[in-house]
Amino acid sequence: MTIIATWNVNSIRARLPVVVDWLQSAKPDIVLLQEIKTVKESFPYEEIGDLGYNIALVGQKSYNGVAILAKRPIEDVLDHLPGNEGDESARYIEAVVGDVRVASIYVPNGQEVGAEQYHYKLKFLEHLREHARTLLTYDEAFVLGGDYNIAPTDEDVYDPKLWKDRIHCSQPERAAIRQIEMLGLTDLTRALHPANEPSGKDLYSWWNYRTRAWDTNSGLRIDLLLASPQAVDRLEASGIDTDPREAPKASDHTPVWCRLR
DNA sequence: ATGTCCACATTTTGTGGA
Repeated sequence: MTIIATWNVNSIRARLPVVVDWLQSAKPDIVLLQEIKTVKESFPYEEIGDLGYNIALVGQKSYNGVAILAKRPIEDVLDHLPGNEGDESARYIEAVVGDVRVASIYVPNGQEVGAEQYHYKLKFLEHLREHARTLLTYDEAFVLGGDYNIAPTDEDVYDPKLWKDRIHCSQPERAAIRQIEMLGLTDLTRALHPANEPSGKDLYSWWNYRTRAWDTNSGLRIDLLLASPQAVDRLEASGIDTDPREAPKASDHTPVWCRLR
């Protein structure tokens, strides 16, 4: 049994107490972190290592940064997204842990539709799709987890009319996610919690600090676990744990998890 | 346009990013 979670922590150092609490209570086997916002030298190796986790990370000063925490050994680490070599921002780490391959991905935010960063976001997603196509040829269980910065459908948005065609919800962004899914990857949250079932209603992973969106559950579901067929065959449970979003000094994102047999 | 939270530098406030 393997619990895999993805979580944009918005600075690992600012979030350390919340992260430590959650690791102790949820006891995930593999955690995919985004926006650790630090370099290796300042990562809290001791505090997290003491909880029994191995750590692999790609760091960056101030911005971005992704990590993999795992109770089992972390092997065959890849520190960048193939095809995206010219990009120095720390947005991708992939590795093999036991019998599953995982990636922790921080897709560019995009700022606003049409911006330079928006086109960079769509280009990143093209590279991700091509890499997913390659990974599928391995015929193995893998989970690509991360902050995709895209709400795949209107069902993933608290107010679709307000967000129509805006960043996170624009048609080209949604098409990019669909094109990755159409290769044969499954959104593990929706797989067990369809939007038309009670457990699939108001299922969000991010709430804007600026609008105090948490207070009214005005969220978006932009953190995803996209899995290969071999991983889907092992899927036992999935969900979004909102407890850490309730904590003092919370991240604006909360952990999204799955359990594979 | 606004709101809040983070890192960092030139700090005891400003700037950029989300």
